[in-house]
Amino acid sequence: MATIFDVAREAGVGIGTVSRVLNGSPLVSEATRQRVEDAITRLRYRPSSVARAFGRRRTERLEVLVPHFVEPFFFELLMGIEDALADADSEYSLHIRAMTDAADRDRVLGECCRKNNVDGVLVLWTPPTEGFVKRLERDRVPAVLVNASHPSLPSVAVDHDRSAAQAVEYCARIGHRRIALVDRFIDPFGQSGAGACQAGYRAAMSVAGAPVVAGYERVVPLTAESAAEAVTHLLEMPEPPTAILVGSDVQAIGALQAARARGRQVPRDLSLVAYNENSVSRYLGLTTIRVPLRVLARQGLQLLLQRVQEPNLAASVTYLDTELVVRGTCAPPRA
Amino acid sequence: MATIFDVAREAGVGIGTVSRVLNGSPLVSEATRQRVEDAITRLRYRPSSVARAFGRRRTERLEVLVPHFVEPFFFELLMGIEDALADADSEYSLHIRAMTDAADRDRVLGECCRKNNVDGVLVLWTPPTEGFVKRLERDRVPAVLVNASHPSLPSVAVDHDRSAAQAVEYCARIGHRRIALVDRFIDPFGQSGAGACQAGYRAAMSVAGAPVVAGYERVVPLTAESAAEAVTHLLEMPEPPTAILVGSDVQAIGALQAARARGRQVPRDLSLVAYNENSVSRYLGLTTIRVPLRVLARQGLQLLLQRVQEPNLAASVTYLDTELVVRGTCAPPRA
DNA sequence: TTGTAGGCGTTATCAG
DNA sequence: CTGATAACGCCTACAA
Repeated sequence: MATIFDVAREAGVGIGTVSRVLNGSPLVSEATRQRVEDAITRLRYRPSSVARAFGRRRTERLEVLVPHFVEPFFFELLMGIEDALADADSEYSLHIRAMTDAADRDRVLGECCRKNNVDGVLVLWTPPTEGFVKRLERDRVPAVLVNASHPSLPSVAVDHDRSAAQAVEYCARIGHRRIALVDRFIDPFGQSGAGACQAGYRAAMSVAGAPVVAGYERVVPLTAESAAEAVTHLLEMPEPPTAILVGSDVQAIGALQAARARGRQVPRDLSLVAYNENSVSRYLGLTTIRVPLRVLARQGLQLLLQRVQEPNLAASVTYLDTELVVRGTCAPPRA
Repeated sequence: MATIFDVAREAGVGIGTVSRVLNGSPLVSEATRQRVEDAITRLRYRPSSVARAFGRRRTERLEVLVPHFVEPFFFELLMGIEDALADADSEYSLHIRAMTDAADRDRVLGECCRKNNVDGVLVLWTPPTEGFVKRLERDRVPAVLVNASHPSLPSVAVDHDRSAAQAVEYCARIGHRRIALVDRFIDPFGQSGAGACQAGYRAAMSVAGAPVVAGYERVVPLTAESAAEAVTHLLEMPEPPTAILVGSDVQAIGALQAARARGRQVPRDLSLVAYNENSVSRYLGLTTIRVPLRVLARQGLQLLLQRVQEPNLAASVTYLDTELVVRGTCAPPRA
């Protein structure tokens, strides 16, 4: 394998010049640059990324933290990440860590950057713990959140409240007034706390002049089972909802199963709006709030790369728009 | 950050000794090892993985090549990969590249290892092209195939023929004789060639004494649409099959849609056996051939790590067993 | 605008 | 068993 020395010799210059050419420095005359580049092609030289990382005192590695429930749409996220890496044609490679539950989350956040040295961390769909944030700050490891937020960390996210509002507005427009919410906790591992879409749901209900009946808001753990149970409860109410907004795709499946189990036909007897796009929702023909997964991940990674280069940027928050995809699970309520 | 020199000074030894301790060499006396390890904890020393890679003349990076259709089960594969990395507690990080179609496959295979230096390549669900194999051999880059095969490359795979046989046997056992096959080409990007399960299907049909009716074998492109079309054709035959084995999960969805569109109820009018396990098949309650995705990926990566260390191992082929998961899409044929 | 020299933190190779 | 020392291939001053 040719090294930078070979190229320098071949081009009749010093290695410093070759290095400058390699890194696109303006401090090289056009003629010299040309000669160096010729030498590079002639020798089929390619710089060693490891030696580069070593010299730059970087690792050229990023860590990606994902909760397990992203499984149905993780591929899209990954494509977004690869998009961003390709854009920047960087040599970064990835350490991907999944978190199965709250205990595992704590373990993974605790180990993050410890064993493996990384230049930055991308946290997907998971509110970071305080200890984790502190440690990142102490160790000067830049991090970016995707679809999560923290006061001192930059993030790219969809506005869950606005998305919920989109769904409620749509249901109201086609005639529903008894609209319920089956939501997940903001923290995907959480067993309590506010729902991810709750505020938006309330606001939109109030705008639509629809009453938020007691018991219509059900914030439950992020599993199909919990959602199924919640829907069952809703359907057993004296005044059951005619439409339900479900805050995650995993829960949407549970909701469908529960409706089916109670003999309700969707959308004839019950309208459903689901969340995210994946093979299930597409196959099932769910009316859905589409989250721009690929773009979300891409922008998150771009932001991270930026901060790897300039660690002192202020924490920014970017919101991306969701889109309501109308398919077959909503219909006007029956008189 | 403490370096190996600091540790050596602290422990009163040479850096060579520290390095030996770090790498678990037996050539260190117990007493010395202890002193070094104490120094390490005292100094909170952690070796720089980049410097390690540099010194070892490795990149500690692997490239993972995936066809786009693995999307529904990619997360499982990734978990298997991470399992293997954790087992070996290696510092390897990943470059993941998706291939959307045949042209993209050629591009990706062509670029593989070129831009990014990697220690090895894991190829998932994609038969490699000859040129690709040649280049890997020339550049001495070890590669392992997962669910694909090539005479000169090691691989870990499920035996599609045996899996198909499992499905056929099951259908025959519950009384079917008119059993058809909707299969994908061995090459997921292919538009022709043999089907992945075709041989097994034929063999099992012959064992079961069931006739392979002309037109019962339909090897079609790996899309829901193609599969739907194939099923429609099958259902329009004068003697339509009573059971269909579908060679991939993507195609299974198309098959279900086609059956639904032709007014056939599954499993009352038509039995279906699908392939792979994912959220769709679980939700839909498909009777399915379960492929041990996580184990497959894990063993593939283990094999790759082995070959990174000892590049001269002979190419081996390992087969893993599939399992027939009986759920709700098969029933005895109606008299 | 260019060349030179020093440094980065390991591993590996030798003597001892 | 152990310690010294030479790579490893690049980046980055600094000097010219």
